[in-house]
Amino acid sequence: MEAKILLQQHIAKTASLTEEEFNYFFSHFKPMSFKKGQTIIGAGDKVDCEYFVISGCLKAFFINDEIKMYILQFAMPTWWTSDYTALYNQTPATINVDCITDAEVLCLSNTDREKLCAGFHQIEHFFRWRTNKGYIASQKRLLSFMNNNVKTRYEELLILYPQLYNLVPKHLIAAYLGVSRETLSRLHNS
Amino acid sequence: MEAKILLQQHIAKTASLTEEEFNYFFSHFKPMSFKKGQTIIGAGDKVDCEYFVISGCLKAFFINDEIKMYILQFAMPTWWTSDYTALYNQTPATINVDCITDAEVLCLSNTDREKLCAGFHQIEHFFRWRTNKGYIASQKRLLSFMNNNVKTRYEELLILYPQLYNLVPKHLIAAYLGVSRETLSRLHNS
DNA sequence: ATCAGAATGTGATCTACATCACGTAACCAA
DNA sequence: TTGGTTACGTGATGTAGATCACATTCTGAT
Repeated sequence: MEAKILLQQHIAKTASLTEEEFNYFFSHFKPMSFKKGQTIIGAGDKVDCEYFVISGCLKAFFINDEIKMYILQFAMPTWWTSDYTALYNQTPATINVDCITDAEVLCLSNTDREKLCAGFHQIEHFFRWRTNKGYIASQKRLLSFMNNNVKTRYEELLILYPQLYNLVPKHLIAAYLGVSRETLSRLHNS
Repeated sequence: MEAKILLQQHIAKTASLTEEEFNYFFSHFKPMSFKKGQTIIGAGDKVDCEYFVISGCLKAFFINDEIKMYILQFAMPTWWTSDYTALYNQTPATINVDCITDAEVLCLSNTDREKLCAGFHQIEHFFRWRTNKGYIASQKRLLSFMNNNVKTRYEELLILYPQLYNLVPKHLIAAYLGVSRETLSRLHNS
């Protein structure tokens, strides 16, 4: 099974689990399929799970005043996503997650993650490492926001995710960069 | 000893260690004192440690083109700071850390942290939780950057750290907000 | 094949904030 | 006390990017 192997390879980079331990770990993940445009987490929802992407592309985004959208993350295969603030604090979602393309994900509940972390030191190690990577990436993006103009951030993005340019509409790239779609469009020519 | 109790209370919120375990944990921290203005990590340095603040106030910042400074974090008592990118990837520092006031810190090496995490599940749990908190805060700040104007970000900052207003010079607050000191000054009146 | 609604491009104008320039006040060290 | 550095305020002007407006192309559903 494709999904199982993808997850196994993903965690093997950081944690060593026996075949048996991994099977137990994997048994807590629920496979789910979504169509392009479907909502996985909507603002106001109770958030119980985080999602490991097997195929397709998701976006995690915030909507301001029902008007402006800011994308926090594009989630591609082997990426994790959720509204972590809502998930950890057990508060209603303020972040939305939906599907840019058809997508398959593995869903892991907060309760199960904590149970697995408590039961297996190596799993706790994996999740520490994963969150650490996310923290470092988030700091880097914050710095880029403060330090760079839109053009530079755009070029950084294309280097970081070359696939994205043809995969997602430009106005979503603009929403990730925190810029209007018009300004992004004008960057092409200049 | 003040520092020991502060650290003990700090980690007790998340992890349960026996007295003996905690003593062993604590034995890996090296107490250090710094004077106002002293540099703890300078750009280009090899970074071996992270720092737990006991007293005083540090800043972690990036300098662009030897001109502009952007503050990633003010570190107050019970906060942790370092250049985590450099620390985890064993690359030269790009972030500086120095002292806004006289400060006492506890220094923990990367090697010792990893040793302690590997040896004690509860310690690994603590560091996962801590990084998770940092990640959530960093995401929140990124969103605020994209979504809010300077005035709103300034008001958020004053709510988050009320002490800061009288503790640190205004141009450092401007550097945290990613705004010129002139603009920050003008916000007072409007 | 057709039509409606997205997605994209592009001009004209507006605005928040940066930058430059200068003055004054506060804080030190000799 | 004095002189030098740092902090802070404030006016004048410049500019990146937002917003508004409209045209064009693409796409997907019937």
